[in-house]
Amino acid sequence: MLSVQVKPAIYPAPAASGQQARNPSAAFPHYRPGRIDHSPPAVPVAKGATLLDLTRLQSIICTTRKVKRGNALYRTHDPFDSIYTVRAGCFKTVITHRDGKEQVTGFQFMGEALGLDGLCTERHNCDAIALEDSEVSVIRFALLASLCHQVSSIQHHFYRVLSGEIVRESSHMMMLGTMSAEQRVAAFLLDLSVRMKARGYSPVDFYLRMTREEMGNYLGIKLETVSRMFSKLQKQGLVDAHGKQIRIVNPLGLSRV
Amino acid sequence: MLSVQVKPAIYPAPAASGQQARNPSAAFPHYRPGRIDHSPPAVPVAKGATLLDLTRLQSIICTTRKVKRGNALYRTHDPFDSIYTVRAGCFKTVITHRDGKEQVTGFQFMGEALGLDGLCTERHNCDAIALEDSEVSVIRFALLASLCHQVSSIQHHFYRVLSGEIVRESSHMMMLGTMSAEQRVAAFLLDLSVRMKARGYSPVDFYLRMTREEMGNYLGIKLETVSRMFSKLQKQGLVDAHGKQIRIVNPLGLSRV
DNA sequence: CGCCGTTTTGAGTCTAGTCAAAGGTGGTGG
DNA sequence: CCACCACCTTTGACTAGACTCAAAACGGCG
Repeated sequence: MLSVQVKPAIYPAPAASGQQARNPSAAFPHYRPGRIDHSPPAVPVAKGATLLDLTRLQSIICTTRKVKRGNALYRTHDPFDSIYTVRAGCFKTVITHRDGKEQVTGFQFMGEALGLDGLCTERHNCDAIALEDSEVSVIRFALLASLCHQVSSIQHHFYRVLSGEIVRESSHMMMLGTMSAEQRVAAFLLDLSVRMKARGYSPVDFYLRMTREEMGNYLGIKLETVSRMFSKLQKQGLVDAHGKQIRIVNPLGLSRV
Repeated sequence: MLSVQVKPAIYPAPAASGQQARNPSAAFPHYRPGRIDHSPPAVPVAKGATLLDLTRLQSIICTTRKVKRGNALYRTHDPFDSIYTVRAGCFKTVITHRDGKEQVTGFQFMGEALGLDGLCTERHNCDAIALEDSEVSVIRFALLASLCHQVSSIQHHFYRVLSGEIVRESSHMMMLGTMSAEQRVAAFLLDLSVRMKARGYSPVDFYLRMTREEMGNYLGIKLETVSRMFSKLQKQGLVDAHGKQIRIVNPLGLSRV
């Protein structure tokens, strides 16, 4: 399978300062089917894509956009015309209920897609906020669609990206619907671990980009509860947390919480 | 916009016996963008689709399949080769965690799509169980894909169906993450109300196809809690529930819970 | 008519939420 | 470089809402 290497498989110590190493070769949304997949640190571009396909692919993502920490890549009701992949930094997506309540629906790291929700109504359906100074590839949807039409392998890859989003959300619903607070935090850390590993970072030692409040909102619990659960997992010797710096001491134990 | 009428806009009393009136013209998954949409009782087939397109569309969904109550249309890990739309009856989709916990991720009524989760890994990712004797249109994915390739309006409609699924799941996550038990039940009834209306049934008077347990599982609460919330809403004069027969007395009040 | 699965209701328990206060951390400007 | 400020995090005490267990009532079906 043709694929683009995302990172060398060495583990740079996560820069506590906030700025991650960039990698200009993350060309297309990484296809990540739920939390089961332990994919290698490579981004499958499209099964059977030829070099020509790749050249075309590059041509439609020539633009990038920088988003400062706390700023929005797009907001709810913005007209939809592009999808994005994270090149550097990370984002959260938030939907807002009319009564003002907010729900964080996901966190997106390097190589992951943003904006797929907008396709449905031609307007974006959530806010995408940068959690640190970030950069995205901008993929104009009209161009992507025409490329999909020309190259069936890319078409199918795009279907999979969309479907993968559906599967990922199902798994999030499962968490919100059935797990205790402790299990949610444990599952969250393990999910991050898998994603860090897939990006060539250490799966046991990473720096959280989001606050306890954002985490809690994503997990459907309050920030104080998140904090208590971190303390609890720490007492059990499963993780070692100093603020946002996380070390997973016992992954197996964590998965059995 | 070319569209196919689903039902006459009269309200047949829901058959408490279990068998709904069938309608052979529900040809393609109904595109339902979240819970905001109060769409008319018509199924948009594809913006700008021509009559020729429709003929082609009919040709790929010639097969139907009947599923008896309690039986599965497909199960997790079944190989994916088709998507489905509900012609009659209704379904629930359930994902199962390795520890045996289950989460109902959705209920599907006439005109709604099933199986989109399978695209991602070529295997289905949940169980689809009939809640009553039901019938689906079987759409072989390979054929749909080739049709999408030939007819761009159908292609774009399919993108919207996929994206709509993502948006709907986001809204479900919001419910699971932020609402009280009472609000969940109220929101659930209002969602059903909108969907019933879109199908030409009464939006205030309908028969639930699922048990309290299935509802509770979907809503992330226990069956006893569902029952208590029904009693509470009834005391407030917002709904009138006799077992599975529901009458929404005060929709506005219900939306303000 | 009786059985089985479903629903309702009650009483007691426990998890997570709320409110409050103290302790950290990082970023900014002097 | 340090001090200050704003924001984030931790912890405690108390409360509220949902869960558990239990039993009775209901409803559909053979």
